Amino acid sequence: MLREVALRVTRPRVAVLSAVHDHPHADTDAIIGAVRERFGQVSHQAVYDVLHALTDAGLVRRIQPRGSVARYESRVGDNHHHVVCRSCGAIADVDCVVGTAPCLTESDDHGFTIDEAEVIFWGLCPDCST
Amino acid sequence: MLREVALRVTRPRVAVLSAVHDHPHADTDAIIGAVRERFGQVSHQAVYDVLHALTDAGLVRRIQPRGSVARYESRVGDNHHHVVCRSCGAIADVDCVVGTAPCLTESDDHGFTIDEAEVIFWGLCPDCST
DNA sequence: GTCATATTCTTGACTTATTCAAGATTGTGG
DNA sequence: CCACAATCTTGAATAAGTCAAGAATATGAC
Repeated sequence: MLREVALRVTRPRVAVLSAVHDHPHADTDAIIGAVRERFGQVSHQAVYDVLHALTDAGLVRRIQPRGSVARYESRVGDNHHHVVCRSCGAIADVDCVVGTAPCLTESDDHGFTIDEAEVIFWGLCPDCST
Repeated sequence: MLREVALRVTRPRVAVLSAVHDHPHADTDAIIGAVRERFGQVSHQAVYDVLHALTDAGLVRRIQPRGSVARYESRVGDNHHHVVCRSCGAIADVDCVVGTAPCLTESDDHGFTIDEAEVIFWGLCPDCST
């Protein structure tokens, strides 16, 4: 996957990429932890750099609901959306609205050239709603 | 407006509320600046506290596109959405999808109780797209 | 109008997430 | 196998926001 996007294959990159695959919606700190557990010492700066590189390359996607730090997921290219729990912050994927015109077309674009519609649903997860 | 939501009327609160009204989508720093310009010295902590209180009371709405710091607007209650410029960060309101079912109903809610759908459109503003 | 009190504000230190920068290391094409 | 650009390490710095203690003040009761 790294070679496909012309990125050099290094231990930190393999480590971060697999950590993101194994822990969807994990934040940077959790990723650093997972990386070190399985691949030994890697600097936090390297993780930040790698996450940026992977995001720019389109191998991972960065999400950041308000009130949360940056989180990453490896499911890319399908423009799926997210449900976030107001109480505990849990995040789940939502397949909705893909290709459904109403959500991707706004009424007045103010002259903006729009290329993405990001949807975040807010509510309570099953555990917190009891 | 403050009394309606049972908040005491203080100089910092009036100052922040009017600053948010006058500068839609401004970040905390800009609000602090606007507040001090028109109402004299107010501590940054007071501005943070007031913004929290106003947000909790529903008098202002907090938005935070990824990569941006917290921003506030006084247009509340209509669940409108936003277009954000990838290049310069400019934000504009979008009236779309209000009450339009497709956007507020996801395909599989994973058991979540959903009460809000937040939509952010990404693209380039008129100035940056040239 | 005055007073008591809970709320709110000020001050200043602190935390956390993230970035910057310089030099050492390393993956890759030739 | 080599050279070099890309990447990583180390360590310091920044920015946004929070915590905490004491001072000030808006409000309801008298």
